[in-house]
Amino acid sequence: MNTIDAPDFDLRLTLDSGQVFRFRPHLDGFLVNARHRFFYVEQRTDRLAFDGVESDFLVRYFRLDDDHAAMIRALEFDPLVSDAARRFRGLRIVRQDPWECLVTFICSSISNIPKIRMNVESIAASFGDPVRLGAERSWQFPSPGCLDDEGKLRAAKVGFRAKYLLAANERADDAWLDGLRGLPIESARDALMALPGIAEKVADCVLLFSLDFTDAFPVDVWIHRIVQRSYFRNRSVSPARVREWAARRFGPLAGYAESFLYIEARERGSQARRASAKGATASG
DNA sequence: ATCCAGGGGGATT
DNA sequence: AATCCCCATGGA
Repeated sequence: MNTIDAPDFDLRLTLDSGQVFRFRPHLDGFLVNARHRFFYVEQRTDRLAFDGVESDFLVRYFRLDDDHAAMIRALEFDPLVSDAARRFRGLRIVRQDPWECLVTFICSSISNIPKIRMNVESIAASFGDPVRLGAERSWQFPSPGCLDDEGKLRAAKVGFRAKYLLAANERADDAWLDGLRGLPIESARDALMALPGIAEKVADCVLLFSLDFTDAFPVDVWIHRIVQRSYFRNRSVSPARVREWAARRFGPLAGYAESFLYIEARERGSQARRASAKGATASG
């Protein structure tokens, strides 16, 4: 098995942060699907051991060429983000395949992580070619143009999103998506939002997780909550205003700020749930 | 402005 | 075991 340097990188944290959905624990690491690739990767302190993939791909995919330490230093002006960045050091933004990311986040609207995982696995299984790594078997993610069967999409339990996936399949391809990289973020976002089933939040996820717009700041319910509470004295602010606020405050690091705030908010949420469950059985 | 499309999972009753 | 609530798009 080959290895590469991966300083300031936490594999489990990154895979588990709601950016990617096609991976599963295996041996001491993970089996990961990324478009047509199917590979094994395992963290050994400051290195990654891997099989079934090129090291160049891993560097690009996990953005190991980003200067993580410099990014964390640049966020020090914000105590909340900076504290989360210290506690969750090594959480990276991934650089996914844009088409797979687009399909995944169309599935994500008004849904949740376990269901999104089930949707994309099911789509890969019914539209994708088989792929194997040693004895392990999986399916490649289908290419643009292949998601042309509404019945099979419905069978993947995507529900009302089936028609959005059909439209994306008609109107998006690899070249068009790659072409968005060179645009100003507003233009790229507008281009994605011209597709049905894609509003601001989903567009920002595609921009951040696949098209190198590290200034994108997807506002989901967790981000919305923690930003309102921590920066707007708990006053209600629209998602659009939260997005604009983040762009001004964090600039090109907004995406990284969001990743740290997101897992901070998730952790607080699960703590709050545990506390209230405990409080219900105790005296209060 | 409100409701619903479709659906799994967790919490609550 | 049945029933709410969550999720954050678009159309009626």
